Amino acid sequence: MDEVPLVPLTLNNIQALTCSLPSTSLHQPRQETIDQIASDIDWVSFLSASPFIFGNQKPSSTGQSLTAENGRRGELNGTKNKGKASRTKKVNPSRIAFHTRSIDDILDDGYRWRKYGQKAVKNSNHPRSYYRCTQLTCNVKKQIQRLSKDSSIVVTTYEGIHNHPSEKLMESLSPLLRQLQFLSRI
DNA sequence: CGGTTTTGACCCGCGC
DNA sequence: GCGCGGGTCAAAACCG
Repeated sequence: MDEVPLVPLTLNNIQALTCSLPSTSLHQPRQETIDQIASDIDWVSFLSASPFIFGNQKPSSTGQSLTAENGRRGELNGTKNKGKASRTKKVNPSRIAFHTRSIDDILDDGYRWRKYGQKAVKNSNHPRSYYRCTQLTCNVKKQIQRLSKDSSIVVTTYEGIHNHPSEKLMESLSPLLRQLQFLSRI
């Protein structure tokens, strides 16, 4: 995690961030999620401009250094193909990182994540964890790492945009939906 | 028993 | 070409 521009957090930022971050513009996050994130976040840093339009973002350099898997000439010849298997194409992911002051490494953003790796990072006592959204069709990833200087701060980096609503959102909405369906029948 | 985490191996890009 | 650092895979372990 190198130097990224930091944006002081304001109410406007929080609103825009939480609306665009875990959910797409179609799916508003739960209010309590917004509140929780808003109370936790200290700083927001933008590694890539789109689709998050705030001032102060870096001109395209930092964001696209992360093109992990392009340029693989496929051919799984034979057997062993570990570490870099057949994950198809990559579409210039948007990345967003923010700092939260929290005891928990993972903040509840309403989505379900599966951890797929952990690495020790150089010049840091704390490992970096790699998570992927459990939804099969959705290849959003996030990285979580504590700051080496201040281990009370967690840096969360999202990459990509969810193409589905959060399960928790749907959970919390489903009683309401059922009620609506019931009422509409009357 | 199915889903998740752990963890060592592997792959790849980059700098020297 | 080589070594290093970072990202990912996948088998095994773990857990509810």
